Amino acid sequence: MKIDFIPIDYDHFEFNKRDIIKVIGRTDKGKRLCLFDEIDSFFWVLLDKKLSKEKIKSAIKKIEKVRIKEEGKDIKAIKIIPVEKNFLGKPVTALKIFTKNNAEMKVLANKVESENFTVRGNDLNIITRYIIEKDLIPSYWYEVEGDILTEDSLDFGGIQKSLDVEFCLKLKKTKVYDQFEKSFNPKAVAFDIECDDISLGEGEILMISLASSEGFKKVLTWKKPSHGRKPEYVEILKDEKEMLEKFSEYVSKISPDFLVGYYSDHFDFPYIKTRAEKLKAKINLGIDGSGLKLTKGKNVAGKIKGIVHIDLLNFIDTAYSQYMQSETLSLNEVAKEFLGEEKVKFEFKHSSKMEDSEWEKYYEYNLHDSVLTIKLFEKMWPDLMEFSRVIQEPIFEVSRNGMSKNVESYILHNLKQFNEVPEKKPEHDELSERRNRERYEGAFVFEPIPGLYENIAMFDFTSSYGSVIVTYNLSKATLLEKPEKDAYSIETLGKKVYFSKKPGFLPEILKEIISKRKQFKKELKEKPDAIKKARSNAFKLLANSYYGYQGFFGARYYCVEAAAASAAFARKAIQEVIEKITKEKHKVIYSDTDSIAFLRGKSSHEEIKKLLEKINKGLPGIMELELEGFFKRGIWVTKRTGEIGAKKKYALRGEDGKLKIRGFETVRRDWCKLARDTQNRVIRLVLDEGNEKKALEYVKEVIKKLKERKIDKKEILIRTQLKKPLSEYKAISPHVIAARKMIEQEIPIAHGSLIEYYIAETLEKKKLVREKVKLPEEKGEYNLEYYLTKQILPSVENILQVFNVETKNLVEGKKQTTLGDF
DNA sequence: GAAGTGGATATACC
DNA sequence: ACTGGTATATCCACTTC
Repeated sequence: MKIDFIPIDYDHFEFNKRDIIKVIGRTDKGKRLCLFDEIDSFFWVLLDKKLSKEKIKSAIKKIEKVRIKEEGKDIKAIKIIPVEKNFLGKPVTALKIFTKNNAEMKVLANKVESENFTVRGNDLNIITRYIIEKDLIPSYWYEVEGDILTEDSLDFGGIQKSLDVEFCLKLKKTKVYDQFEKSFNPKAVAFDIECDDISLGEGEILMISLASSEGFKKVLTWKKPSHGRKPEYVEILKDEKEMLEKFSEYVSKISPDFLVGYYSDHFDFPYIKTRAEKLKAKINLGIDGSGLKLTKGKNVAGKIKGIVHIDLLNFIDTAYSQYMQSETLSLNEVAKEFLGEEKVKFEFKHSSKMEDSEWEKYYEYNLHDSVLTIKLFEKMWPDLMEFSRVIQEPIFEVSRNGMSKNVESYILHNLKQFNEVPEKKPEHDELSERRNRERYEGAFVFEPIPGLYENIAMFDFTSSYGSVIVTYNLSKATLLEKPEKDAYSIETLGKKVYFSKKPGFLPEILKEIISKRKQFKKELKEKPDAIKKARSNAFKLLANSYYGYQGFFGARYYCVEAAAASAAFARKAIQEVIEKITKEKHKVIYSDTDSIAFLRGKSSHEEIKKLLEKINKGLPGIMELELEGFFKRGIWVTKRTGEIGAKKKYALRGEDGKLKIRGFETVRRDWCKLARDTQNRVIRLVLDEGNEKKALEYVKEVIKKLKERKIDKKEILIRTQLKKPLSEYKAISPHVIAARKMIEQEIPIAHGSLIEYYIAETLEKKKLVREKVKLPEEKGEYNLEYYLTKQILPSVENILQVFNVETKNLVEGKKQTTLGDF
């Protein structure tokens, strides 16, 4: 039979010692379908290209003789074929060595490697290999053809009987549809739990909420107010165990493609798993009746067979966080930014101390978290789907992997067109060697002259490093061992490095990424839609991560020379542009990595655009400069120490009215709100009027209020992230003290928490800031001197200094407010 | 015990 | 450890006088 199908989840099992891949997805009629497909297992042995036929034959013979006999197993190659392949761009004769199955392949490959053969391809994930071999890419629509596996079919040992899907198909043929022909709205359900104790499985789960894409909403609990009244969406069960089983029952009934949580890999999922095991509650959500699983390894992930568990937090981190305004990735802030909606406000207390009247609010709070999560999922679905399509890995993977892994997956899935054998993952020794390498020189940053400037234009390179890599063909495979005349070369790492001019596969792959990004960006502009936007963004992220990937120690295609040369060529390129702009009589005032700000002077927009065109004509390869924008005014300040201009710190008012603030305390979350807001106001006043008087008046007002102790406590709270376990801190800074206090008071601190505190007046004179730390709830007066001299003044003095306003006199009389005032 | 300096730490920029 | 390097700034830890 033929049917339209979209692959979502991949799994595999062994039957009769053969690997069978199960692909779970939906048909266009919304039915769940499982495809069964057999896959061959093989790895590569690389031989020298110049080897004679006899030598190749003898290598084959030698490998044929390799056998591993253990525990009744007899592992050996079942077929060996010599194939002409490329490895790192060079032709090689490769032996394709087939084994019975994946497990045997791994064992045999290791044994063959130990006999001094160069082995490759044995470290690919079996699902990745399947997708490459069979071209059945996740999240694309296919017309699939195959035989229905009837109840009594024994083709795969009758396993289809135990699968909770509409039907199973033994796959014969597939035909892919055009990516934009069909949309797909997945079934998804979000979940969230509430507990008294946040340490995994320590306490009981009080309630679980569910919210589905189809409008299903439910709170399951076994806790209730004494009067027994409850909202209609709440279902009260006998005990925790029954609640867990009910959860499983509801999810099964919904039969979703995705089970979505927020931070659920590290909390909700393992918590439910632990409690279910302890209480012997049956949670058989897997399509084969299996339970909740946690993946092994350092990064735990919750897994259910046939239902893709997604922890949205992970995906937000890799796909969005760099463009976001939110200062944390908490559900509350993220929902605010993406949905314009916040969490239900609720003050936690232990369930044993919960008043009757408070339960309803608690239920509502719990439900709303799931509602926000499902809404976020729907908002992010186009990106999840496009990431998966572009990178060609299942959504479970792309939603969890960082960009380096995603870049690598993209590369692996695109090797076929270059007939390339995949490079191996670095092993232990190699890893530590790479990690300990010396750092190479990175980007160029222009030292600005502090001041207020008018009529500024800014250019920047499109995909700067990416276009450098493509233009100069920088990669592991194109790096030349010896100097060559006709090659790209540059001085870096204390030597001259050379790269071949013959296009290498890695830069070629990147070239395609950049051109696709351009194409989709253009199409998006012409006819916007969410899918195109997502696709364009996926390519953009890939292009931007390619440089970092080549310098990342964990990369298969790691190459410091390529990474260092990328930075060196980029420095050269930007400096040449700075020279050109200067020659055109425009004063360059700032530049960082790939952008240049300069004074437009009396030149019109058109003239600046012409200048841009002129510069672009002279740029090599695919390098391209674009107009970032025109700005009315901008301010650059000195460093706090010394007279020289501070880098990475400036503020601009665009001609379009938009404010662009970089590096200032305003944008730093570890400064108190008062200092940030004051600075922000000062920047605005200065940029809008070009006049410091109002700004100065404003600062005086703030200081007056501060001295009169009229400032609200929440304005002076300082938030600092705890980035490692408390015991590992060598320097005991204020936020460490605050965290210690929290632990004393049994306030839970999650990994990576933002610690809030303020600096208070103390009875005795204390020298260190940390000795004056108090938690927000702790009674006390804010330390006037600290907030004046360490928060407010530092935040505005460099800005006012530009106008020769001395700020020292602003704090006069600060001493009157020490001990005597209390 | 004050002053100076380097280290540890957090955060931002691109 | 989960892309890279560049940069500012604070506060602690330690040395020196």
